[in-house]
Amino acid sequence: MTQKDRICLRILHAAKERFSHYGYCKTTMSEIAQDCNMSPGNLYRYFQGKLDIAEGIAAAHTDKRLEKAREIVRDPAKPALVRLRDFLFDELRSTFKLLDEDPRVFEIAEIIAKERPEFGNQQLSKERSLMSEILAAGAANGEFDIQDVVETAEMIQSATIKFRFPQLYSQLTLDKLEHELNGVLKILFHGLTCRSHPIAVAADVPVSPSP
Amino acid sequence: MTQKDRICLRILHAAKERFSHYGYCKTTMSEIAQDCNMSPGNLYRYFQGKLDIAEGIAAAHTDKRLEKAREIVRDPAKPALVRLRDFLFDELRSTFKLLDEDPRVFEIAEIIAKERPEFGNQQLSKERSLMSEILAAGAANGEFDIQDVVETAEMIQSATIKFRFPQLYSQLTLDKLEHELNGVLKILFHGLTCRSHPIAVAADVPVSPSP
DNA sequence: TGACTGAATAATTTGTTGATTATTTACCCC
DNA sequence: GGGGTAAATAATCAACAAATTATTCAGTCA
Repeated sequence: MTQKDRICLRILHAAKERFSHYGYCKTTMSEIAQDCNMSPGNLYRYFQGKLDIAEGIAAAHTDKRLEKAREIVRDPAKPALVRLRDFLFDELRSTFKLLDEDPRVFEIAEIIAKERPEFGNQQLSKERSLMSEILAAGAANGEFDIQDVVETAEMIQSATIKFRFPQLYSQLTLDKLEHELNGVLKILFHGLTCRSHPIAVAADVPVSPSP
Repeated sequence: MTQKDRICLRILHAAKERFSHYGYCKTTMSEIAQDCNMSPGNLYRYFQGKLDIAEGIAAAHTDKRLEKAREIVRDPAKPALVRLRDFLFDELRSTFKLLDEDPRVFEIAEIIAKERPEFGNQQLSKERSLMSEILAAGAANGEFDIQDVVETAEMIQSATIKFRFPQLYSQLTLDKLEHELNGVLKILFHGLTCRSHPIAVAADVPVSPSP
């Protein structure tokens, strides 16, 4: 970790405190700079602008979450199908909670979604690579009947996009969303599993409860 | 058709002209009233407000489109699977074109989506009933392996929500969207079809071109 | 009584001005 | 040159009056 990285982290940390205390719009670059004992202008040596700091915080958050998910999801004890489903349910629940509990987080999500549509795609791409990994494992052990793992991950993500930023795309309750995700996955997995493989029945059992 | 209905239609027609000429925000209730040879106040005897007129136009549009789709989709010559897919592709293409070609239509769509989230759900519900119809036909002739037709329609809609208001949820091109819809449906249909039924292979053939 | 008007009211938008704030730039220090 | 400052500039925001527009309502007409 270079010196520059360390300062970036300091800025991100200070900004995160401010944002989650007072909200994105209500905190000024000067305040963030003060908290880091530097001048406002100096912030621009580390971030292109205010919105990029917010992006940095968001990216760090999903990176951390995905890292944790990666551990769980690599557990070879569970069938790939179950791991994939648990992963998608976990994503739904944790983002829902995150946006639901804190209006200041929601504010940032809304602004980034509006001003930086590309950012959302980058996050989706990160998720997709984890999904591809699970799919590949499932294809290798005969659970799934898949030609192109990357393409399939793309399609599963496309079919479950509604559950990615729940409050941004619909007004549904978490219960309703979980019900729908369950139903969608039931069909998708039925379509993906090798009928001859015994794990196919797992598509019908209820999802694992959140930890 | 009652006298009242006739006047409603006249108002809708006049408003549609204005909206598509000058945009929703730029047209005033007075102008619509003038075009109908009535006073502004009188409009409120037929519609609750300006936004309700816009809703009326939108509802009429989808009703017309769904009616046409219903004819095509009831054609028993095609397998249910093909009919369902053609329907979904047609929806994607026609809404995409509609929103893409005319910024004034897009303006209305955005405003309704924001101010009247329930309206979108009503339209979805209309679409769902047509989908249920196709699914029921497919279940009856042994193409599909479905327990609950209504629930399944809900899940298919959920998995394809991204293609419903394409420009509102993503920035993708029509080509990319069509590619994704095709991929999603391939998996979904693979999950829904009876493996024993010969039509299952249709899930792999390219979608019918638009008329 | 039902269809309508037009003035009254309430909400929203527009235009303007003076802060604030984000961002850039010219410069300093080690 | 890396790391920083502080003043200059450019955007954006808040406030508030003026004007426009949406909506309501008392009252007219057939």
